[in-house]
Amino acid sequence: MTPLILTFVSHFGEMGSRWGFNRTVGQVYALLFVAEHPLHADEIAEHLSFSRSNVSIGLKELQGWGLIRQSRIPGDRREYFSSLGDVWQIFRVVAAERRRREVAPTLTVLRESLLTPATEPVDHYAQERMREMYELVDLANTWFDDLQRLSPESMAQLMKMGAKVQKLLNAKDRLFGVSNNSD
Amino acid sequence: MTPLILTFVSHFGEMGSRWGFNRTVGQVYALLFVAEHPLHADEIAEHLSFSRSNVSIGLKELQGWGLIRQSRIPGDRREYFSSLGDVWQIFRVVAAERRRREVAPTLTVLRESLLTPATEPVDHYAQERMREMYELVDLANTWFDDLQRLSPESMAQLMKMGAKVQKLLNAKDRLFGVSNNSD
DNA sequence: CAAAAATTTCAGATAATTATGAAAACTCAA
DNA sequence: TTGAGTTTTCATAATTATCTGAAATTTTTG
Repeated sequence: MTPLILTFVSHFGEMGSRWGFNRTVGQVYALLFVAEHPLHADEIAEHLSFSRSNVSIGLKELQGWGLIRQSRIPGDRREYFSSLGDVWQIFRVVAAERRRREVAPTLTVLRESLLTPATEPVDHYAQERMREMYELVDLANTWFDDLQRLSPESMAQLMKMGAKVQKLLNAKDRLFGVSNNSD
Repeated sequence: MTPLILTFVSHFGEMGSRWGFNRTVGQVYALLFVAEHPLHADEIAEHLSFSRSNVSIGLKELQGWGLIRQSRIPGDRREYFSSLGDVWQIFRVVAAERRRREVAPTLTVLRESLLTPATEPVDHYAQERMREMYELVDLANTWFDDLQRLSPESMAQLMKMGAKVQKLLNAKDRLFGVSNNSD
């Protein structure tokens, strides 16, 4: 590995834990991301100085995320792995997976808590707070789910517009009448 | 603690690691979030069966996130703690802090890697990939930074519109001419 | 300023996570 | 069916993160 790639791979290892996976997974993914051709597990283990079994578990986890593809080379028994090619697709996959792992369980707990009859007086206030949280998290979650259906081009257009979307919202209100609902 | 609150608090403890902080911090925050009145550290430690020192460190971390407020009660020496009141503000703080901790360091590494002269042939492909990643992450990061400046009302309006923002973008193109730039 | 009350620090204990290597289990060609 | 090549599993070792209690520090009040 060149110093440039080593820096990149090491950083992904360190950041891994913040991004929901461990050092091995982060480094394996980083290596595949910048690799021009698919790699097999032994190559990965050697480049990163990880045990073969550790790499195997890491690859399995990355498959769980849907971030890597397997491929074969004729006449070679080994399995080859590569990153998804399109960064927009990677972005989509990561966002969807993190919502599934980080947000969805919380929404479930909140929903159930709100359906539980409040017996104690303190529960009434607590449920009120939980309802506020539920409504906001649910709204944001649904929004992201909607957005990920946009094409990369539309997403990029929207993002580049930034806070100027505000003007567009105002223009919309003038043109079509004020309406917050989702129809 | 009532069963309802216990469920909520426990869940935040479990999810904590996914959200960038540990069990103690998650539970302390959850408890403060649903508490009608500010609590002092000993109350928190007792409710959660944590050591006093553990609670102290947890509270310090929450202050680092900017998620809690301190207050005093006249005639009482102890420090009281409470959650921010507005869920939109909490959302903003968490989003900003996570961008600072998770995204900013990666952007820095990518920026530096892209400025490094590529010596080896493999570096050229790697830098190309890093550039794709940099551009997307930077765009998304700047976008979030812009959005958080919108009022909660505008944010809610935008979110409720969901993917229908697409139509608005199309309408904008027709009305004002096609333009992707941010001016 | 001194003492009481409250908070913070930190070394060591505990717990949880992650990595390894040996063995088991596949896979495929002959 | 055999056996060489490859991958996966899993018990346990190594590492890392977390929690505690005692002591040190800070704050407040008389």
